[in-house]
Amino acid sequence: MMPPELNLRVLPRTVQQEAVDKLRLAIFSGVFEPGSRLIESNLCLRLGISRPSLREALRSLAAERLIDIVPNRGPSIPALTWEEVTAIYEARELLEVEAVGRCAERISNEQLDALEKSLSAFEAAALSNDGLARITTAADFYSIILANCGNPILEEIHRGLVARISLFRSRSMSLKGRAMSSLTEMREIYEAIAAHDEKAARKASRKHVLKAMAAAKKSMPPPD
Amino acid sequence: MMPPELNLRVLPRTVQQEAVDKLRLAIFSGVFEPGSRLIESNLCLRLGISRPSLREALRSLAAERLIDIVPNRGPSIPALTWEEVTAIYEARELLEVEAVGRCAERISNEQLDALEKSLSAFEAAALSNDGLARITTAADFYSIILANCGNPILEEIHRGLVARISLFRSRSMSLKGRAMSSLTEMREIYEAIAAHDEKAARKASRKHVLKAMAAAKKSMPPPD
DNA sequence: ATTGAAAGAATGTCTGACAATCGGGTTGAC
DNA sequence: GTCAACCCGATTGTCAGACATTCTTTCAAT
Repeated sequence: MMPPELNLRVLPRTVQQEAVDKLRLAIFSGVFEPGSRLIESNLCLRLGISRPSLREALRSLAAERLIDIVPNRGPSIPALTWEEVTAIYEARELLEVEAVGRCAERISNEQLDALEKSLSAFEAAALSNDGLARITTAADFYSIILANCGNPILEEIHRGLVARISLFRSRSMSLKGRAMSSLTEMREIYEAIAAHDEKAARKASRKHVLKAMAAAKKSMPPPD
Repeated sequence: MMPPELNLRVLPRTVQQEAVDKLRLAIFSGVFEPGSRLIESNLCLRLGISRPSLREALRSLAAERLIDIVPNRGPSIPALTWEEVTAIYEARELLEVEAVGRCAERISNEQLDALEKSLSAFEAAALSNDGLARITTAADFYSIILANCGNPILEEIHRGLVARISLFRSRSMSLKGRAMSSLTEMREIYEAIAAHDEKAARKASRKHVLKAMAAAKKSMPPPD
């Protein structure tokens, strides 16, 4: 039998959505220089879509805060300041610690297995030199935690925050040293969750986010 | 002299932005039935703008989660379920408690005065029968707190969350009883902040959000 | 060097059009 | 009468093209 709450609707992918996804991915991977302007006509050509469709996609990204749009000057990649990055990491800490704590209390054995697997995958990526794999496997790890915290809103907000600092994350994750520290910290989180020890899980999670913030800031221009 | 960090840029208001603001306001005030579809051609006529501009505005609202857009079926007002409302209030609690706690530690005397004034304004609204005034004055109160928590990201996320449950808030705030309880709870928060007592402020804030959630849920269909 | 004007580039906005899709109602078969 | 298939109007997805407005840059003049 089929669980009735399962959503079976297949969402047709529109041109506009494809454009949002592709642009998001491009921004993540640092195709555009922070602070640089995005020219509509260029993007239309590169994406092979019309200007109205592109502009709809840009409005979506602007609402996600992945690009800035200034009237009469058009869209640009935000150049995050030291203060903004700090604020984002602080918010991420608040949400992620809470999610990890909740997750420790309620995760199923099945999902725990999946979490362990994703940790192994990250370990493999950390040992290799595949920077992209490190990012994606780490994202899987968080994703499982956030999906099991019992609150989809926390998950949604967390995803948005991590997206906005993805550039700094990929920079620091490209350093093998940082990847290995991350691995240790994430294993600590996993152990605490597996033991259903909420307090330890929160503590490990807080430590992890703070270290990630410190690592990210090393790749930033100093705050004057 | 002029403080150099002050942003003097005047943002020209575009048709698209006007549309977003007007639609947001309309959604807040319950002009559209939850679950009802929004027909593009209708909205174009009512707003007096073209379809491309409207569609850009709709994409913005969709990214804010104020409307749903299903491909080939267009935009509609989300009909929030019991679970979603719970999740939003839980997230709001997490953020608001943190913001209130931080605010208690760092607010300036000047801003404290402003906070007191906004509390008085809410008191007047609570005693009157002006439901709209209750919402706006209460929003001012939170806004001052969130603006003084030292983290603009928390402010931004909180605003988004409150927007999504504005319908339920306006329903419960239209009840004089709920407005008077809110007043008591908010006064408690204010007193704790004025005393720079972070712990008491957090406690009062948590109580306030939990009571608001309970009040909101009374105006909802039961969770099956 | 500062100011001012002019040219070029890019955005904001609209009109109009057409194909694809969805929802509902009608028809027809059993 | 029930159920299925079918068809049609309504609505959305997408594009092309156009034009006024605004920004940026260049260049000349004071």
